[in-house]
Amino acid sequence: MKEKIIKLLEESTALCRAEGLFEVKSLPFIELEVTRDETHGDYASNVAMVIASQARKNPRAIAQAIVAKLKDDGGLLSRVEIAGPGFINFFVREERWRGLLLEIERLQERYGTLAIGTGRKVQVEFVSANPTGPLHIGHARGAVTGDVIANILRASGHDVVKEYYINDVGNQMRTLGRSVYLRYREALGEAIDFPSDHYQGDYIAELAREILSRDGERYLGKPEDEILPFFTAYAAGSIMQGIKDDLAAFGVLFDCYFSEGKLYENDGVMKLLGELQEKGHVYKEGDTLWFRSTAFGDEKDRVVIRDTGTPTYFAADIAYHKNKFDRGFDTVIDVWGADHHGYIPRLKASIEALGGNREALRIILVQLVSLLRDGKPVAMSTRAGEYVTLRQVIDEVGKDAARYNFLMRRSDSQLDFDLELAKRQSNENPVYYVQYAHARISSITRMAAERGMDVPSGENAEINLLKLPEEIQLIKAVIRYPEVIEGAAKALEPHRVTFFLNELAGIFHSYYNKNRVITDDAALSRARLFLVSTIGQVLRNALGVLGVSAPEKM
RNA sequence: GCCCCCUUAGCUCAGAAGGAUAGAGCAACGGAUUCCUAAUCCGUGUGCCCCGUGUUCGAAUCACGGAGGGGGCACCA
Repeated sequence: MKEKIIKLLEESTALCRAEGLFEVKSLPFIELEVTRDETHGDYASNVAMVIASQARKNPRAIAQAIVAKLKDDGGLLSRVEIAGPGFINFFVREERWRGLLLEIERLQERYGTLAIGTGRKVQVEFVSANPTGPLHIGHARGAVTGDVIANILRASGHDVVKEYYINDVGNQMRTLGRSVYLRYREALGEAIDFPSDHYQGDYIAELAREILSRDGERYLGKPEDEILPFFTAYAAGSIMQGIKDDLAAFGVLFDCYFSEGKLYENDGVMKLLGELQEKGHVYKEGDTLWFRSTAFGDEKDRVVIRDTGTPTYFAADIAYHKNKFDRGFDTVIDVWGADHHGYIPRLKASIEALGGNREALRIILVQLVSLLRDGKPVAMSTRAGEYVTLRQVIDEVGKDAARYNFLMRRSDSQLDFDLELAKRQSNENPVYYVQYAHARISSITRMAAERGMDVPSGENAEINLLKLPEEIQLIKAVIRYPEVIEGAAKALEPHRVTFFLNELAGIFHSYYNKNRVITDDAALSRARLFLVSTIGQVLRNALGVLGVSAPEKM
């Protein structure tokens, strides 16, 4: 709908310009916005005012000219008005709105899938928590944000891969293995002075007991160097499996798990640094190798190989992102906790240094979640073993409510998550408001079926009977869904879908309370049944994008 | 000290790429159920859009300066 009007405007302004009604260097990008006030029509455009300021003419006169040249052959509009300082307000014919319901019927679960991303490969990398402990609530927000961004991009036609980067190399992994090993010895009766910089959580001791009951005492008395790799691998594998299970329970499924270790195979990281060296972007200082990231806008150069000869995490990350682009992704999206923002310049610098386009990497920063219990802050630390796990949140608050909760806010705004509140308010959570709308529609459909009335096809429903103001309002709201997906995809903002759902559900609830769908009037009942079934379809589609269920009953 | 994010109603937050009179939910108060699910609906009101200057036909939105809150400034990952 929006596009059609924009097209009309484009043709008309071009025509006016060709006839010399005004002079501009170039025609402006046509903006058309959904009006806030219905007396301003359905859509409004400010083109005339934009042209006017360039051409130094009266905006209303220009608007007048543009309107006169509009060629609405398709009979889309009932009225076009010029208002205020020079807005052009468009009133769409009611039957054109109704007609769009047939699109929903035609496309069903594909309604709201677009082609704007066709042919574009996108990777979304998120969560990527170290396999050193179970996921906690802090990871949950990033998980949902990344998951839904990927879903939205997929809906808009992009070829999307969801990826999890496993940091299975380095000190933390060694510490993990050693933590389990010490607990193992402890379980065998040895008095251990457990180091405070090791992982304290109960799951460590559990893993130790698991190994003990499986393999017995055979690791006792052997040199640490020899058996630590086993403990590390066992712990990481087991924890990673737990993470995957938790994510699955949270509705997050990855297409690809990428191991950091893989980057080191065949000297991959070293070869990459060699490539940077050839291009003159690294230099040596003593035994340390530096990447000249300041040449690409970073505030200081960064170490890539320590004086001990081992590469830094950053070196591996350069290789990782190189690898991503080598896999053919047009756009790479990383979802990070906001505390990593200082890392962006150096990573983008590395992409540019390797001849890539820094804009092809988009970083979504998710502000950290401060966890509260009854209004009081709860400290969280994986190492200290103090945290609320994602699993607990799923069990206590529920997957749907938890996901929806995170999706109601822009990801760059800080968020307090109060456990007690989340539990206590679970019945007032907005997610139920939306789900309830869907359940109600299902209930109507069931009731109709009991009375021998199936949801009619659009052809068999006399949709021109849908002429109440609230019906038109409902139709206008529901058919905006594809535009919402488009906007959310371009801005990478999942919360737009959530707000759309709240609004649509609200309009539906209001309609439901005021009007009956199933009445004695068979024709009207069919029309309304058709209407609400399209609402149900769109609710399902949008909830699906959010990874929230659409129940038939509540 | 430098850098990033945030600041809109009592609270939690939107504000759709500069537009017309600033919006929801929660909380408060009053009402609606013989009828498709009351996890619903209807009504009642509140704003120095953090402050200042600027840009322009027009600013919550853009620029600059400042204030408050959060985060970051590793040869950790």
